[in-house]
Amino acid sequence: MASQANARKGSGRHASAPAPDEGTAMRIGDLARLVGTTPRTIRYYEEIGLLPAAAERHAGVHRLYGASDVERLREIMSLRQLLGVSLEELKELLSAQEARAALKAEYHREDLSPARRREVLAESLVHIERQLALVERRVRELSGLRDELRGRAKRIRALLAEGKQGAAQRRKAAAGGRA
Amino acid sequence: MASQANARKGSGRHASAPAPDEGTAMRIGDLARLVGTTPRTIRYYEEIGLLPAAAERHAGVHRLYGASDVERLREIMSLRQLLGVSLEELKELLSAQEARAALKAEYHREDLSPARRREVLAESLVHIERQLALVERRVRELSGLRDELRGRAKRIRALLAEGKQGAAQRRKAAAGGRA
DNA sequence: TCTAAACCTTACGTGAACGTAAGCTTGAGG
DNA sequence: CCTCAAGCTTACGTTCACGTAAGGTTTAGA
Repeated sequence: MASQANARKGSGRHASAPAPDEGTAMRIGDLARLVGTTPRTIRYYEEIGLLPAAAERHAGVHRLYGASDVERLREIMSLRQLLGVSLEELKELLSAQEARAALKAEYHREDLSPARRREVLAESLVHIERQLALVERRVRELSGLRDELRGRAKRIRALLAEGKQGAAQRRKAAAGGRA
Repeated sequence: MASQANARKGSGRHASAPAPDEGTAMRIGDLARLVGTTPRTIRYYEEIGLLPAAAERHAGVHRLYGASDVERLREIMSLRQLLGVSLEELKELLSAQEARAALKAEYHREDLSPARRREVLAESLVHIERQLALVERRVRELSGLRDELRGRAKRIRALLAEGKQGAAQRRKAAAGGRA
């Protein structure tokens, strides 16, 4: 019922196209398999606004995705895993990127004042740098942890090497080493 | 950080001492404030076996913690945040460390065969290296992300700089730059 | 045209990681 | 010794991030 005025199946263009014009159109199951998740998760992300909800999709019609959606979803899952943030925080972080995508389109139009163009770029830069700061902090912290662990490993290896060639009493000299 | 053989407290020794001999004994609320969490969380961690449950504590008696507990809890929260693992996974990861702590005690006894000593050390090394591998992978992934973001920022800054000194048409020449 | 797999919506269920409330007990300080 | 803030146990509540099931619809393909 209600098949609407959508009879234009001639070539491409069904409801809910993946993007203005992106080659490969896949369904939710394919996308899920591709990025290693489930349809439910993808729908959930859409539901909470983490993934954009193809505007022109009538109730019941299958969702369609393109290459950019794959990329986006991959990025989401990667960021989530790496930064360990909640989906809500991630959404905020990426709203930046969404805006950037929109602005990117705007940016590439020929009729755009240089001033506006600069505005768009500047805003993008702010967003990226915010993400960057987050990531860099994280890298620093993790590097610290890594170095600590390396130190411990090194100390143990030293003890092992020392023990190997006799000198069991030598240990007292090198006291303080935490096992 | 080992406080070594401290002067025995005059009349210390209530149930649930923080450790065989650790100076500062604090209650759960203090510990919570110190590491930035809540008593409930600490009890929960104990409940699921992530924090050791002072063996000799009779029902109803207040929990007491020492410096090593602070350290332990800090490490837990840090690892959890940095590695983004579940408490269950973390528990496994740390069971290693727990064992190490136990073995450390054993290790420092004078009467211990060099062979056994080497065993203890080797096992410790395995555990540490497992953690290390995890952390290093994480660092690599995050570094990749960081570099990607840096690249994007750089490109945008280049566009901004270019736009700044006139030449609005120059853009066409440097086409392909993703906003 | 017909079929069956994949998808749709809606809604309730679940595990992890705590939050919160109630009623009672402990223990540090006056 | 008394008090009362802080703790204790028990138990139900909550948020997040999906899982799962039911019942109907869409759509690729024979």
